[in-house]
This record gives sequence, C-alpha cells and structure tokens, in this order.
Amino acid sequence: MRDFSEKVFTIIRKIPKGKVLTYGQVATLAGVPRASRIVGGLLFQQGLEKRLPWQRVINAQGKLSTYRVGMGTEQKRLLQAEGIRFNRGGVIDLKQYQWWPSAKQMHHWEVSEETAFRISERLGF
DNA sequence: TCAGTGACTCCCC
DNA sequence: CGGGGAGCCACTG
Repeated sequence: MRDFSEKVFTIIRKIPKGKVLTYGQVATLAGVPRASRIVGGLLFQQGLEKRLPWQRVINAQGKLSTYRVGMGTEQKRLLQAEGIRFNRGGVIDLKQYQWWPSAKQMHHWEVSEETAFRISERLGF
C-alpha cells in the first residue's frame, strides 16, 4: 500500500522539465489505473514537503486542478517558466506537452506488460 | 477496523 | 464546449 505512494513520487520526479503527466496517467504507471484522485491527494499533502515537481501533474482535460486549493496561479507560473504555453481557455495541449516514459523506463518501474502495450500503441510504436 | 474524503475521470445530456 | 452526477480507491483519523 505504501508501495503505491512511493511509485507515484518516483514517477513524478522523472517528469522532464517542460512536460506534464495527468493524474490518471501517473496512477496507471504506478499500477492502479483508477487511483487518480489518490495521486492528487498525495501531491496536496506531500508535494512541497518532498520537493516534487508537482506543477507537472495536471488533469486529463489539460487544465490545472490546483485552483481549488489556491495553488493555481503558482502552478501556471511555474509551468510557463518551463516553456509550456496555455491557450486562451487556460488549457495545455496534451498532444504537445504530455510525456510518456520510454519502454525501458517503464520496465524499470515494473509497469505491467498490458499497460506498457497500451502505451506503446498510443505512441504509435 | 471502517467510514469519510477528494490536486480525478468518464459519461451523458 | 460545459455542467452535473456517479464511480473510484489509497489514505486517514
């Protein structure tokens, strides 16, 4: 159970500067595809404390979920500083900025074969 | 233990 | 494209 959180933190630490992952994507890579809300909860509680690049995790719509907890402006500022652009709706183009780890990286994280396969398809391998 | 919670997602108008 | 609603599930007190 503790395993999930550790995986989540490990994955988030690997997100390249200027790229983003969605909560659901992090949950999937960590082995529990439908635990996206947990990822948000973990970041809220320990994002700053653990010095994670918390700003690089956004929701599946390409929007920032942190406005609810007063971190929206800061998150947007940090992402813009990394070169990420927001369209006029405050939306980030996931096609352009979403990051998917390499097959080698996923193997190292023990991502299941099925998940890795789906991700490969998505990347057009 | 166990119910409550929520930085989510998906589906349906 | 936007809002409402119903699942989801690791974490917490």
